[in-house]
Formats: sequence, structure tokens, C-alpha cells
Amino acid sequence: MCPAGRPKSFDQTAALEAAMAVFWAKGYEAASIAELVTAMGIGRQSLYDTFGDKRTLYLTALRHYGERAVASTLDVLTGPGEPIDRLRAVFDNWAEVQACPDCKGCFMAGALAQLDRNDAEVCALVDELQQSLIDAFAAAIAQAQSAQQLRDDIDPAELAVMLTAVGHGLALAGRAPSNATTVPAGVRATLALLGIPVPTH
Amino acid sequence: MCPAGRPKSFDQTAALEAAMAVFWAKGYEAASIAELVTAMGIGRQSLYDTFGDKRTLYLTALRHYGERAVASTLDVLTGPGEPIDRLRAVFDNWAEVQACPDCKGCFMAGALAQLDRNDAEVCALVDELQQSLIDAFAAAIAQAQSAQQLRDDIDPAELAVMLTAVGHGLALAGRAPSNATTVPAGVRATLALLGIPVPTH
DNA sequence: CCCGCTCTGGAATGATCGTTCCAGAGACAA
DNA sequence: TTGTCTCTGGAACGATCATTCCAGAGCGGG
Repeated sequence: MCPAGRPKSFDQTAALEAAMAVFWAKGYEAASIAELVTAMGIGRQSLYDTFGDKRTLYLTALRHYGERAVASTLDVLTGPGEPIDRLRAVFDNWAEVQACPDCKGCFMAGALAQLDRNDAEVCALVDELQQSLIDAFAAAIAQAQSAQQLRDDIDPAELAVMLTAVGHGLALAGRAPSNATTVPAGVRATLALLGIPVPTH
Repeated sequence: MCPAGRPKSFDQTAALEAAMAVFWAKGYEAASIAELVTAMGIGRQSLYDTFGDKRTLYLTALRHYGERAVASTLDVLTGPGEPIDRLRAVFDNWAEVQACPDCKGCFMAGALAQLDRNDAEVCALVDELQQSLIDAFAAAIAQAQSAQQLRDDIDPAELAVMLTAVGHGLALAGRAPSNATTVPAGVRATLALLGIPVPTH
């Protein structure tokens, strides 16, 4: 029962995060095993032993992204505070992340952009992540509307779809060289359109 | 001077469009020369003779997309008719295109998603196309605002950035299996947010 | 007719890919 | 120490990749 022998010596999570960064920056096809091995700081054989093949590693990395980045956005949306403040916080955070010089966009948006519709597993995972985002947005929107903090002439579910689309679109813009100016502008316009006042900080 | 010999026998534009479709659907890396040759309906050697190597072909296809799809959107935005109607027409058209079952999203959005920031030529081309779209949007928005057809409390340039982001986001959503429901919902919310009445057709 | 251009497709090249096999070294339990 | 598991990295495999060379055939102008 008790496993004898040398124990695993590298941080599995750290390695996965390094792999995620490579896939994130270069996409699935363009990321080579050699690159992944170097970035993860482990041997090639350890990679195959621990994570299986390339596609499985990609899937695991995508799932990890969902449990980290997406989940943190979900936490903000469903967290404490006024609903309207939570919505604004999400966009402020996006603006900050997507406007930095070496921004890589959004991993999920990238996965969506090169989605192979024949790959059922990836499709299902992406769909699940996206749906959870939309649901969280819709809930926060509905709360903000009942609290009279947001115009209530728009269906929360449809507005939620539209706001995630904005997020993905800004994530694409974040990959372009001009991201430092475009992304904040897009966020400002979005908040203005929603009637969310921008604090003078 | 006058060139003797067998004349080129295939339609160069049609071949380019077929290549564009392949790149569009699968992305740059995943599209192989064999696939391109088959789709274009020409011999392998003819491809290299006419279009150069793979990257050049990709660049040409992207440029062609700019001269076709992007330009047609530009025509709508700068065309005749009330400014507000032109804006609505663009989104209606997007909704229709992105909601069809075998939708491939937007070629430029795909190019953006897997953009290699070290490739100056592709970056420049993408940036040019995107900028022309933003400018056309901004002009139409400004016109609609002066004509009192659109709320004028938002900067046209920033709103234009945001609307192209929506377009790209919807193009990503268009690649997902659930596009038939999400895309129209997103468009409806966008038009509602802008205060553009949806005709009951 | 023949020359110059095009077309096509098989064959070969060299590179890179993902993946597996293997041998040696390291680390812990019994 | 011995055994068992892990680590690493070299070597090899087969597949696929983009690209080039080449030989044969098609077509039009001189």
C-alpha cells in the first residue's frame, strides 16, 4: 500500500501553470513539447508520466485556468458588496490585465478561437466555463437591476452574453500591440453605456 | 515582351478564396499545404509558383479578407441611409452570419487570437484592418449622435473600440456549438444598450 | 512545327513533430 | 543494503511538415 521509492520532487501545480502559460501565449499547435519541457523545468519523460500526452496536458491546463482565472472572476461577481460595484470591479480588473505590455489575452478566448468542433471534450469544457461566466454575470445583473442600480430594460441573460462577448473581444484587443490605448477605451465605453459611473481615482 | 506559352488556367481569386476558407476554419498552423492544395483545386507546384510560401499565402489571404469582408462592412457604415440604420444593419448582418450552424467566426479575429507579436507584417496588417473598422464605426456613431439618433454622452472613438470588441467577441461565440442562441442574444442586448429599436420583422 | 510557358504529380530532402524506449543516477522505505 | 519508485536526458521511431527538384503533358504564339 504505502508506496516505496523516490517521491515526486517537482511542484506539479507550478509545472502545470508553466505549461498553461506556454499554451496561453502560443496556442495549442504552436506550442511544442520541447518548449513545454523547458518552461516547466522538468524532464520530458516526467511530463508524459505525470500529464499524459500533449492534448491531455492542454485539457488539464485549460481546466486549471477555469479553476483559477475564471473562478476568481466568478468570486468577484457573486461576492459581497453592491452588485453594481462587483460588475465594475470585473471590468476594471480586465482593463488592468489586458492593457499591460506583454499581455497574452485570455486563455479561454484563445481556446475558443482555435476550437476544433470535432473535439468534444475541449468543446464541453469551454462551453461549461463560458456558461458559468454568463450565469454569474446574469445573476449580478439581475441583482443590480432589482437594486435600481442598473437600467432594467434589458434582459439579464442577454446582457450577460453580451458582456462576456465584450470581455472576449477586449481579450483579443489585448493581444494587439495597441492594447494599452484600446482596451481602457473599450472598458470606459462599456461602463458608460451601462450607466455605471467611473470613479475619479 | 508578349509572353508566349500556356496561359494560367485557374482562377487565381477563386483559389485564394479557397485558401482563405481553410486558414479561416483551421488557423495558420493547423492548415497544411496538402489541405490547401486540395481545397484550392490546383497542383502543389502551382501554389508555390503563384503565391510563394505558406506564410505569404496566409498574408495574401488575410489581405484579401480585408478587401472583401471588412470592406463590405465599411461600405455599410459609410454608405447612404440614416446613420442609425447603418449601425443596426451591421449588427443584424453579424447576427445572421455568426449564428449559422457551420459558422467559422471572423478571420481577422482568428488572426488576432493567434497573433505572433514578432511577426511585424501580420501585426501591421491586422492593426490596419482593425483601425479602419474602428474609424468607420466612430464616424457613423458621430453622425448618429449629431442627428440625435444616438445618446451623445459617450465618446464616439471609445464607443467604436467597444463595438468592434463586441464584434470580435461575438465572432468567438460564433465558433462555439451554442452560437445559434448566444449570438442573437448578444446582438439584441447590444442594440438595446445603444437604444436602437429592434424592428419587429 | 517548335519554343516557351504553364499545368500536374511523384519523389526526395531536411526539419520538426509527438512519442516511446532505455540506461543511469537519485531518493526514500523496509 | 536492497528494492522500488522517481528523476533526467540521449537515442530512436514513425509521422508529418514545408519545400524543392524533376519529368511528363497541355496549350498558345512565333
